Amino acid sequence: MALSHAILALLIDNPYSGYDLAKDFDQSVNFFWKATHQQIYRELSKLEEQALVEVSPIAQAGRPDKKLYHITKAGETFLIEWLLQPCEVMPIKEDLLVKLWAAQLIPVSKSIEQSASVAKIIEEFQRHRELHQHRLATYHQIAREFYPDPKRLSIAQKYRYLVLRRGIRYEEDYIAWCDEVLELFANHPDVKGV
Amino acid sequence: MALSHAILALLIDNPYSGYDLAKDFDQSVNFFWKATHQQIYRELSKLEEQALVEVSPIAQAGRPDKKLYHITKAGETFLIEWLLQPCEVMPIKEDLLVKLWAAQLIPVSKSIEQSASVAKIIEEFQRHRELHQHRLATYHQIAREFYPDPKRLSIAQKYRYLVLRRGIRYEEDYIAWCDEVLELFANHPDVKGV
DNA sequence: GCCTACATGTAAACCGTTACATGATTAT
DNA sequence: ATAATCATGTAACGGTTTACATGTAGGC
Repeated sequence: MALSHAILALLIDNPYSGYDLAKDFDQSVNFFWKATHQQIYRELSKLEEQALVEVSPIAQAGRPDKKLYHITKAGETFLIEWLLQPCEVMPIKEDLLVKLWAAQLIPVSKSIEQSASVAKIIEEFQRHRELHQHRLATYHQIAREFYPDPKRLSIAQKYRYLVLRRGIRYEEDYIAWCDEVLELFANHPDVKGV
Repeated sequence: MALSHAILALLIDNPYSGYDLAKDFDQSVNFFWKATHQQIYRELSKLEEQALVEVSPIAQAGRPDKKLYHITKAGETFLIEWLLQPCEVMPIKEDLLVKLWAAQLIPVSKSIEQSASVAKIIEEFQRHRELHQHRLATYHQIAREFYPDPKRLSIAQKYRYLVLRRGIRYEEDYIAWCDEVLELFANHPDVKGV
């Protein structure tokens, strides 16, 4: 149950609407958290009840009102207390790895349908490689824009930069692993010519 | 909803009891899935209803009966169909990254209490580095035991080896990132001497 | 005319976690 | 004696996902 903390962490610098939080979790900070808009709206209501955030409604011409959420002093205290507590290692749940584990069910032979199955697996790895490359490109762009000179950062900026570094490293490593897998499919004698 | 697929994937080679599945998800294949024993028991019942697995009860002296689950032909078909479908990139939810993102709330100064807070964060990163190193050691041991000669593997073994490779790469990369973070704390002028 | 973006929400279904429950065996 | 391991399960709660729901503005 750390969605509340992830939301509060984003609110440290700027007030956010639920909508904007959903966008950021989906695009710019997806290297550390993920949440749907419904989760976010519910969580914001709870945080408001607990006085960890405050709302200022912003009227907008021809649009629904925007509710801008600010973190409160109590919210900051709550966050600091949490971040001094130990936490667990994140569990991994990777569909793609389950697929590779089970891939031996696909017989490798010369018949067309079966070759088509292997081809589908290869395509899936190529597709995931591209998805990760796309993410990596986004992170590199954020790095260029916000941290052009990583050696000259204040400690506060450095923290954020290191979070982004984790995203960059993760995607680079994932891509390199996809290449290991694709190399197998390209070179293994049993699959050759599929 | 891929717990069912992860269970079926493990059942490809050997029949398992719920208890044994829980142990494997917790220890030997935690680089691709995680589940509690309650989840597993519920999921096995569902899979049995759908005839994707079958049970053979094994009487044991002085112990509750063991229920050994086997995958059925229908189960294999179900798995193959699933693994030919495209899947999403796994969402990342990392408490440790949220903490680092919010770490700027901890003031860096000379007072004892505040230095203690920074020290707690450093300890947390050291602790996580150790946890990941421990996992890495486990994976290396599995590699030595099951894949002593990675160049001479059948294609089926190679799939499994590449899944393990992902676990190894992930932990190595995570440890290297922890080192980047710890280096900051060791060298940054604002934190020096804490 | 249709799709996307903006902006918020409800309801239901499903998944995951924690607590409770049982009962024998083996190790300390 | 006490705790850990083996082995399975129920019940309740909480978190997550998906579908449904509404309504404006702007681009193609």
